[in-house]
Amino acid sequence: MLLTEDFKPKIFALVDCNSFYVSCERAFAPALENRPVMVLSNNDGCAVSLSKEAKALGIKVGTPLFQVADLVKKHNIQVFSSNYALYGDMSRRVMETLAWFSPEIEVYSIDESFLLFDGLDVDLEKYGKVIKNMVQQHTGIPVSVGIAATKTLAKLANRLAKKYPHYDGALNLFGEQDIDRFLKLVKVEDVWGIGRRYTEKLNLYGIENALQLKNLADYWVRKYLGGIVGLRLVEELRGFSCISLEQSAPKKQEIMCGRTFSRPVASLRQLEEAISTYTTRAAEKIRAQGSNTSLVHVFITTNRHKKNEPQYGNFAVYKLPVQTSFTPGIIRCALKLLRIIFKPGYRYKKAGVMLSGLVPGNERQLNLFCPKPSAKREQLMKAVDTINSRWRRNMIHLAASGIKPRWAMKREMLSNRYTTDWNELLTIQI
DNA sequence: TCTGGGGTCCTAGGACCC
DNA sequence: TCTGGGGTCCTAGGACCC
Repeated sequence: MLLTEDFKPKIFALVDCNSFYVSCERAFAPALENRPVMVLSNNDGCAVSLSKEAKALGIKVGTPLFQVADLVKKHNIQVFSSNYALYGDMSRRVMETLAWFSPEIEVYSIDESFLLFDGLDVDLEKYGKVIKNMVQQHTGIPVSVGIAATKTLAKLANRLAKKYPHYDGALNLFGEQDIDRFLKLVKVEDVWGIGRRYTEKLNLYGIENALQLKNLADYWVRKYLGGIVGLRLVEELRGFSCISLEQSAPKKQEIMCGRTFSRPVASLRQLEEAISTYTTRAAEKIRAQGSNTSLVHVFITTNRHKKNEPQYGNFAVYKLPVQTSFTPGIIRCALKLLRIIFKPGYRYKKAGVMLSGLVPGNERQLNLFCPKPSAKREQLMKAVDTINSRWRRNMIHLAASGIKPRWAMKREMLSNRYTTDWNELLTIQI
């Protein structure tokens, strides 16, 4: 048995926003209620959030827009580009409300949080419904609540609460005597930690639902489901908590910034602009967590979906003599790498930068043969970050990133930034 | 025409050391 | 005749998450 710390049972809740991006759009456009709505990924590429009406039409998350163009027209599906400024701010508001209900909260992703209810003397199911109603009232975002003795079971309860309307958005499995009858209702592919590959493998052996998964022998799980990872997952289904609440996010060990272009890019000049832009973002991110980078990776690739076009992709890595977070220095290095891997004559579709070997700012290893990192540069970066966060991203940026790039993200169906921009507030006509 | 972006953890195997 | 054992570090690859 894999047990953490002690035997005292814990009570986890998972609060998850329903079709989060779609719900954010609906919160400011009530006419979208009860209608099929869809929010797209970057470059208006794939569906990433669907209302239940859109799902009912057979559209799945991840489907490219062009493949469902007919459906969109026929059913007048409301389509939006992703509006991260809006979703990010709405997420913050939801999490603020959730923090009222437990001092111990883990913001797990933009639209879900785990809460710990240990020592709470209340009717858990009712408490879940109060949470649901409060978030709805404060933010206009519908959520579902799942409560159980482990994170994996809370996830599962949440899924059932979403799926079956008679639970009214909250289901408590903590203290439930016959948990097996709930496990039976959930397919293996819907269990947290079981992806496409494991589903195929499990189905092959006739394992179809969470109950069968729970009852598998440990040696089998170890052998076929990634060793200790799978075992932890199954123990969680059995009610033994193996995954604890992480209240403070650990620092990232690597930071990536890469994008597909809105249109293919052939010129080195434009790739340089893109790489400079992505490097700037990545450097901002490492400074935000107080890190310096030791390795700079750059990659470029053509469009692999175009079978009839010549394909090329490559990457290069450079180890910096002294760890740094100084944007111009990292850009210089990234551009050198780009020029090494760039081959003319291809239509590139994606490029990116990764910074890894991140170390905390105060643990920098100095190099005898390099000049000491200057305090002036650090102050400069600090000033730039402050200005950009006070006004808007890229208020100040390097000319190397280009002024009005032709490869910039396509976002043709963008809604307003209702909550973060004075010029885009909701207006109502009476 | 048109197919997202950004992460984590674990394991196996090889190189190398004493 | 007989061919060690135990450890660390690094990398690549596979799986997963939202």
